[in-house]
Amino acid sequence: MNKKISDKIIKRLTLYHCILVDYISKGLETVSSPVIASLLHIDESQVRRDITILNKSGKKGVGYNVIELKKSIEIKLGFSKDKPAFIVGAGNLGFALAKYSNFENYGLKVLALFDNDENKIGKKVNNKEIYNICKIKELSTKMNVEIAILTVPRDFAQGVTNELIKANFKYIWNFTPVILEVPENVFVLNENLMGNFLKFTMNKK
Amino acid sequence: MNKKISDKIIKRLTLYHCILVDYISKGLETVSSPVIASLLHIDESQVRRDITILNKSGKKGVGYNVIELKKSIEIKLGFSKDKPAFIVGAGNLGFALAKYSNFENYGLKVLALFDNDENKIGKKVNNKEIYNICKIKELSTKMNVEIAILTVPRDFAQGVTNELIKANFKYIWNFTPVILEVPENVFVLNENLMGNFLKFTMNKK
DNA sequence: TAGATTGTTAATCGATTAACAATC
DNA sequence: TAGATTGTTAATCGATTAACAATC
Repeated sequence: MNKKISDKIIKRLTLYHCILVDYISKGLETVSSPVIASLLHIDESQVRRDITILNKSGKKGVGYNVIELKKSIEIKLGFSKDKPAFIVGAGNLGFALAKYSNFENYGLKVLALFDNDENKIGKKVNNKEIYNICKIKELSTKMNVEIAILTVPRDFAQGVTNELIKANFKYIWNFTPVILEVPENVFVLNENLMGNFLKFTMNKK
Repeated sequence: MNKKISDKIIKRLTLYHCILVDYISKGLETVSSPVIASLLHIDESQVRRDITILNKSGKKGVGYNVIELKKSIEIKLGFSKDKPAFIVGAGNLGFALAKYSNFENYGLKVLALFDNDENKIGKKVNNKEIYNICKIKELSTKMNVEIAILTVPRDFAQGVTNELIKANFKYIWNFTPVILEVPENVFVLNENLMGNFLKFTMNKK
């Protein structure tokens, strides 16, 4: 089987992918590791090393074909694998993410939203219906969804998470500033926007 | 001067901080490294090691005082240092971030939004006015803002970035899926939500 | 005291970088 | 051919983990 790819490599590969999308839209045919490295302010041998895990080769003296390299990244990272998900919490952030069409390029498909606010239930955002949160187990089972994008207010975070666990969700992408308690077979990704931000303003000067 | 703190440590410290906020609200007085470690599914000696950089000590056999530890993290990471910022792009994500009150707990203060849509200009979101993008240099100078939160559509990303550079912004928190070209003295943080997400669903199973 | 937990050192592990032969 | 860039190895660097004496 495939070796695990480290988180850092995955993150960098998605950034290379952004560059490739841009180069393709500009009609360019190749790109070299020094160019990618300088755009991202990283080391050029790191770029080459990352690319080796794609089992795809470039041309010495020339660089990489942008279309092939883009496709290799998409295959390796499973962009074409459907990842159906529900957004839980139809507030501002939930709405914003529901409308964020870029997710679909990566295979993440938001099928519906959930909330407990009667005024929102039944309405649609970007063609996705907002359901009563109490329906979530029924619908996740029927629609075979095991990814939840959690955007509820902090005080509801753990309570709603408990419902998600009962509904057999396996992945919780946690946009709340709460550390969730979950059983071993459920994975939580703490998005922790401010943590990302602080590491940015703290170290640079 | 203070040694640089690695990005990973900063990120973990913010997660410890979330736990501490929770413990304090529950009226608990101490927390130990094994407890923090198990909540975050990390190694307990890593927690202790991270905490040493705060120059703050726990009690052997007991743990850490939650209030003191929380304060130490806030001091170390500069939560009380004001970080005035503008949101550039008053779309869904821009609106959501403008309403995300949690930022203020970390010292990030969104002072205004900017857009080029005449229908939005002059309106307010969460008490923050939306200005015409052409005013950004004037206002960033007057209000002494050097952080931009970039939430424009992809096709505008580089063009708007060029304006931000002219307006002397130093930090660009980039929520677009575009790799921005900037001079050396401008720092870009690629938020790259999907990159974060993929490293989550790829490796776990 | 006995049990628990810290603080810290040493060992391990993994990621980054430097360097360069191969070759387009 | 000359210049550029890849692919890869070895060296370096930094982060994580294991272990345990000190001590509350």
